[in-house]
Amino acid sequence: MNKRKLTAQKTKRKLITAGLELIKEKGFDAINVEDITKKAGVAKGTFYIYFKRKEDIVLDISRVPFGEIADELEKMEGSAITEKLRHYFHRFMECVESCGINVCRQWTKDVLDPNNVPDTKDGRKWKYDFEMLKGILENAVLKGELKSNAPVELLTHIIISELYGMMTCWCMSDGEFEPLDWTDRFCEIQIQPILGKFIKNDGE
Amino acid sequence: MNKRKLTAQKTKRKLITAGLELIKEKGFDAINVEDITKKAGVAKGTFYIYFKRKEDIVLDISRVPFGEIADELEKMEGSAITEKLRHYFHRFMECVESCGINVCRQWTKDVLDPNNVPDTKDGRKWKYDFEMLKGILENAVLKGELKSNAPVELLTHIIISELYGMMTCWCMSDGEFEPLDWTDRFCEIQIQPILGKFIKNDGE
DNA sequence: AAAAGTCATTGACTTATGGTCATAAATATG
DNA sequence: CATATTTATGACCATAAGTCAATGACTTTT
Repeated sequence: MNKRKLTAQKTKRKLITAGLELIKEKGFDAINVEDITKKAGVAKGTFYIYFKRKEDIVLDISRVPFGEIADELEKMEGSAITEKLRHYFHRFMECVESCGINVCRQWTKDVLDPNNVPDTKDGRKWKYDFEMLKGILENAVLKGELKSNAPVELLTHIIISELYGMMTCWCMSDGEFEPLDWTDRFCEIQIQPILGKFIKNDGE
Repeated sequence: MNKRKLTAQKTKRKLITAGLELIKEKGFDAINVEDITKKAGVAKGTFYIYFKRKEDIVLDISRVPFGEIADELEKMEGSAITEKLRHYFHRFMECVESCGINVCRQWTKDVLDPNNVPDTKDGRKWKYDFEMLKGILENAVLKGELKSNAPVELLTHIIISELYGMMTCWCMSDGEFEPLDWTDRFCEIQIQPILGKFIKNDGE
């Protein structure tokens, strides 16, 4: 890799780091693009080389922690479906916590914004989460863990709704509860009952 | 009531109506305050007599449909807890649908916005929904419908998360599914299993 | 019924900031 | 070393949110 690309990469990273810190501390709306560039030690215009809109930086900020989850799940190939889901919930909320409430708030807003770039793997948006989870459930059906009449689409919807809802509620409650505590109790009450009647017990 | 207050009320209603139509059609970010006032036939400054910020009109827009749910639930005093929840889910999503995707998007954004007025009954925000639902569950415990060891707070969280998550997902999916179809199936799969082990069967 | 007072309304103005772009600096290429 | 390419700059522009002194319609007081 040549020097140019390297400095470019470095600049982008500086912006993301500065942005993360500022948003975490003050909230997305309370800072402007120049605040970010100043903190990163570059000129305002530089921001727009790396991000099309002010909002776009949030996706990149969140990509770092959230991006790892999918990889981890792939490595759990052998585990039971309930274990996978537990892991997914747990890690998702761990990322939520590490990003902090202000980043999550803005991230949710971005995800809802129709002007955003179309759903992509990179965007870490609705569709991608949905497809990944659906894949996990479908796989469980194929492997015979779940009954073949399990309504995979519906279950995916329910679980994703729960996940996003948990994050939204955490943001709304202004961080009133510990995300991770709740997650474990959520899983306990939710996963088993919801999947319950679709889990194969014996050689049925 | 004197003529002055009457025209004032009328003006506000004109703004809300104009705002609803415009946001429904074009989305909140795509219109500006002057678009609303022009459509309502008043001057721009008038908007700020009735709303402190551009965003504030969305709360008033959504207050109309959503406000009715609480009243309806009070009238269901005698019904079973599962019936009440089913009604709540159903009506909530009915309101979501009638408000339209653009209003819901912005409403969710507003609810997440830390600059918003503190949670109030009028605000129709997190806390209010939470307390209402919690009340319903607590009542069910008192009446002996639910076991006394039912984790009311946690169950409330789960259900609210699900509700808000469902709306968020609908917005994210760009209205891909019929909210009401899904709601019924959600209820079917969710309410019974989640509450299941806390519902008293007999004279236990 | 005239004067004084109240309050909704107005729209020109201020201000803030997201985003653009011509220019310059740094680096690569031959 | 000359030319080409990429990255960085910051003055500038456009837009729109939000303010406010002035207005006049309506109400109350004397």
